[in-house]
Amino acid sequence: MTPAGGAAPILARRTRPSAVLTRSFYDRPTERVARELLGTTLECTTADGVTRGRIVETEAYTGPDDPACHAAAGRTARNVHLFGPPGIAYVYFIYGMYWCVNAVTRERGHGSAVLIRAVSPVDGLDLMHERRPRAKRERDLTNGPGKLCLAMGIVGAMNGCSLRSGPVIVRAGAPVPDDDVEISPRIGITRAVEQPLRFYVRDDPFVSPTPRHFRRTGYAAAHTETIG
DNA sequence: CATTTGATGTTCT
DNA sequence: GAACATCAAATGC
Repeated sequence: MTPAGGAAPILARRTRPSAVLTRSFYDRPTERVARELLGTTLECTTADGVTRGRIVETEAYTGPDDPACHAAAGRTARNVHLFGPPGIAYVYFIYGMYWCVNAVTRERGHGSAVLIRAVSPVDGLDLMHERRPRAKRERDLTNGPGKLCLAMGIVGAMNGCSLRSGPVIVRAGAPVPDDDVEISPRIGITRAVEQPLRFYVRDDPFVSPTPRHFRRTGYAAAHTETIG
C-alpha cells in the first residue's frame, strides 16, 4: 500500500538510461557528448534517499592532448577511472573540500570525460536543502560542480561506478534544441582557457555564474554548416 | 551585480 | 612548496 503522496511520484519520474550512454559512445567527440548530455537527468541514490536534476551545464575535457584535462598528466592514482570504459563516473576531490563528477567518454584508455557543472533540481528538493543548509536562493543549491555533488550526495566512493546502474545514473530527458544551447570557454582553469568547450542552457537560472567577458556563442550559430 | 579573500587538504613538481 | 575543473562571506557598487 502506497500512501497518497508517498514514493510513487518519485518512482514515476524514472526513465530509461540516457541514449547518450548507449549510442556510438566510443568514437564520438567528447564535446558532442557534452552538448547531448544537456537535458538529461542526473540521479543519485544514497541511504538518505533519491535526488534528481536536469543537467543544464557541462564541460568537455577531451583527453591527453587537452592541457586542462587531468589525463594530460598521464595515468595517476587519482585519475585511473578517467581512463576507464565509457559510461562510468569519474569523481575527484578538489580544493580540499569538494567533489566533482564526470561522465567518462571515448574508449578505455583514452582519458576524456564530461564534467557536470550544474543541474536544475527535479526530485528530492527537501533532501537537497538538508544537505545545503546555507543555500539562500533556490539556484544556489546546484549551480556549480561542487554544489550539485553536495546537494545530491555524490562522493568519491562513487568513483568508477557505471552511470547506467548507479548509484549515480544518467537518465534520458527531453533534448535541448540547438537554439537553446550556448557555448563558452571553460570555467576555473588556467590552461587552454580559450577553447569553446563549455555548454549550457540559455537563460537557465541554475547555470553557474558566467564571467561577463565570456562572449556567448549560440550552438546553432556555431554549426551553420548544418543549416545550409 | 562585481570583485576580493580565506578555507581546506590532496596531488604533483 | 605550488597548484588546484570550488565555494561562501564580505565588501563596494
